[in-house]
Amino acid sequence: MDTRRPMRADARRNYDHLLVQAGEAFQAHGVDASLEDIARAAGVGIGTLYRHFPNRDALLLALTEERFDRSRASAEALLDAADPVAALTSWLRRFIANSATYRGLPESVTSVLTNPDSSLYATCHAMQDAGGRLLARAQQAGAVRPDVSARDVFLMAAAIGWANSQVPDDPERIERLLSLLIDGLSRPYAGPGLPERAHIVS
Amino acid sequence: MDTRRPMRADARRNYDHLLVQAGEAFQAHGVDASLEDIARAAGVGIGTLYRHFPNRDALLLALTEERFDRSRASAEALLDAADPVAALTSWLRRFIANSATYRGLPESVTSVLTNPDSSLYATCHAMQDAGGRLLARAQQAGAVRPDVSARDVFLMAAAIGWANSQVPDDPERIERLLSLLIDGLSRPYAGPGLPERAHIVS
DNA sequence: TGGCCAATCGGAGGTAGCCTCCGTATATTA
DNA sequence: TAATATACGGAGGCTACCTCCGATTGGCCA
Repeated sequence: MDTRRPMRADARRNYDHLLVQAGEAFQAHGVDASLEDIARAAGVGIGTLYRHFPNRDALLLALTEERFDRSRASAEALLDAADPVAALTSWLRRFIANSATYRGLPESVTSVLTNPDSSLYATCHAMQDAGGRLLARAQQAGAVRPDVSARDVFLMAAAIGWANSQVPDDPERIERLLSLLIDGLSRPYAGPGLPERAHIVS
Repeated sequence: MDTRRPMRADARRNYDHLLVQAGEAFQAHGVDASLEDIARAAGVGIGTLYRHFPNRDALLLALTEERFDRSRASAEALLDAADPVAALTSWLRRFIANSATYRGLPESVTSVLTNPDSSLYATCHAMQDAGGRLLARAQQAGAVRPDVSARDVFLMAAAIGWANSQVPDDPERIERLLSLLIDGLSRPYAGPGLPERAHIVS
C-alpha cells in the first residue's frame, strides 16, 4: 500500500523529537507556542521543523488526529448504549476533554470544521458526524429537544472547552458546565410557564 | 475635580482619529488588528499611538468602557423587573452582545476579570456584580437552580459570544444558544428521571 | 570497504508586528 | 513674537514567522 520509502534514520529521529517537544510546548504555552523554541528544544534547525511540518496545523494534526479518531470510534460504539442521553453526555465529555488538551485548541477545532482545505477536516468531520448520530438518537427517543442542531451542540461543547481554558484551573468546572448544557438540551417539563421563559424579549 | 489641563488641540484630534480607526480595525480584524496599521490609518506615527494608548488594552478600554458601564446600569435597572428570569435573560443577551463586539473580545473580558492590574478590571467587575444580583434574585425566586455560581454563568455567556465569533455569521445563533443556557439554568421539572440525567457517569 | 548521491539538515535573511526612545516640531501663553 | 511645555514621528531593537539553498550525511552498491 505505502509505496513511499521509509524515512532516513536521522529524519525519523528528528521527526519524533519534534513531536515530543511540540507536545510539551503546546501543553505549556498553548497552540501558539513558538515554533523556533520547539525546534531548539528538539535540537534541530528551524528549517528541519518546517520540512517535516509545513505549518503549525500540520504539527497539531500529528499530535491530535489519533485522539479525534478515537473519539469518533467512541461515538459509534455508544450508539448501542442503553440510555441515549447518558451516551450523548459521555461522548460530549470526551469531546470537551479532547478539545481542551491544549490552550487554543478549541479555536483550531472550530476553524478546522469550516475549512475544507485543512488537513484535519476529514477527521474532525467524521467525529462530528458520529456525534451527530448520537444526538439524533437521543432526539428520536424524545429525551432531547428536537429543535436543536448538531452544529449548535458541538459549538457549545467547544465553547465549554474554551471557557475552561480561560480561567484558572478548577477540576470540577467542565463537569458543572457540561451539566448545564445537558439540562438545557433535555426536553423541558412541558407544563405551563417554564419552557417559554427563555424566549421572553427584553 | 479634573485638575488636568485640556489636551492640546492636535493631541485631541489625533486621539479622536486613533479611536475611530481602532474601532474600524477591531471590527474588521478582531482585537489583534495591527496597531501600526491603525496608526497609519489615523495619519499619525506609531509613537503617537503609544503615547495616547500605552498598550492594546488601553485602546480596548477606551472603546468599550462606556458600553460595559451601561451594561452594569442596565442590570441595576432590571432588578425591579417583574419576572426575574426574563430580567436575567435580557441582561445576559446584552452581555453577550457586548462581549461579541469584536472578534477576540470575549478572551479579553475573561482575562480582565482575573487580572486586577487591568484598567478594565473595576468596570468589568462592577458589571459582573450587578449581573450577579440579577442571578441571585432569580435563584431566590426559585426559578433558577440554586447550585449554579455567577462565575459559571458569566463564563458560559462569554463562551456563547466566543462560539458565535468562531463560525460564519448566523443572526439567530446567539438567541438559540442563549436559550439553551437559560433552559439549563432553569430549575428543572422535579419529577422522576430527568434531573438526574446530566449526572450519569460514563 | 569506499565512494556516490539523493535525502536531509541548518540557519541566514526577508517580512511583519511590538514597543521604546529621543531629536524635532508646534500649540499655547505671556 | 518669543519661550516653553506639550506632542509628534519614525528609527531601531526585539521576537516570531517562514523560505531558500549551500553544506552535510545516511544508505546503497560496487
